[in-house]
Amino acid sequence: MQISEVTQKTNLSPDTLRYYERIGLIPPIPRTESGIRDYQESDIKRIEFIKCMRQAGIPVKALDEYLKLVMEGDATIEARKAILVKHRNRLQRKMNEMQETLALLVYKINVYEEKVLQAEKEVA
Amino acid sequence: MQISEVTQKTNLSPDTLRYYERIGLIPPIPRTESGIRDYQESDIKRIEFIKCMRQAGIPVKALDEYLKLVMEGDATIEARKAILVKHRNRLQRKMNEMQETLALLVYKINVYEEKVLQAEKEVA
DNA sequence: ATTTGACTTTGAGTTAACTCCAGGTCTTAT
DNA sequence: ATAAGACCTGGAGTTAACTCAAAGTCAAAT
Repeated sequence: MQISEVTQKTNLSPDTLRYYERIGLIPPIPRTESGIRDYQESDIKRIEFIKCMRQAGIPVKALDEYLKLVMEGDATIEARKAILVKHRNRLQRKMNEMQETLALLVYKINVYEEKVLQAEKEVA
Repeated sequence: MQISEVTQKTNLSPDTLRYYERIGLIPPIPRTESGIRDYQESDIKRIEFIKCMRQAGIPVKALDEYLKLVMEGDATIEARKAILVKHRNRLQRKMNEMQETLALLVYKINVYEEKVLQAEKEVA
């Protein structure tokens, strides 16, 4: 399948897809005779994984490390697991921080709500 | 209080503090005769607020907008509230995404866990 | 009296992760 | 047969948010 179909399926721009390939995050995609990329389902899966991790803020570099280990086979299982655990912990911490910020936002919005009600009362 | 004390209290670097002031996120801090910044408690509060929001990924630009409205007084309450609501929603959505990613990470880590156990079994 | 260390300014440099551009090729519809 | 539209490459440009460096001032300790 061509790059345009992949952009549809993944919502990543062609530029981003080519960028990921350039930096080695995606393996070199096979080409047709005329040099056009022909993506496989397995590539889509990998891209979906990358997209999911990227949305959560996991850096490209970490994904690159991880995916290179995946390609090296079973000997790297422990190392891979360690990477995932590290980022799971980070993500968990980040979410805790965000939860606090969210609570503060909710609180502040409430305060404004009350202020607006108060102002309306005074006008009435 | 001097900048070094503020860096201690907030864990932000002096460069970051000066940067925030330069771009107007923090009001111009009054100086001593010899030109040294003298922060007040109210500045600390504002900095803590900024830090909290930044940690959750809310862009500097949005904070700048918001804090400028705060300085304009009560007429801007609705607009301020709108900004907070917008970012509360974004934050909530982002956290939902991250929750999914977290679940995937946890799942994958489990798979690795089992693989390791399996390998140990085979060796034994 | 001079050295140390914290502070100042201005402007430039860095990093991550894209994103865009110019110039070229290939396939397909008119 | 040619023009449109999708694709290609290599390299440059962009954006956010810092971060650093150079050159200078000032107060306090030796």
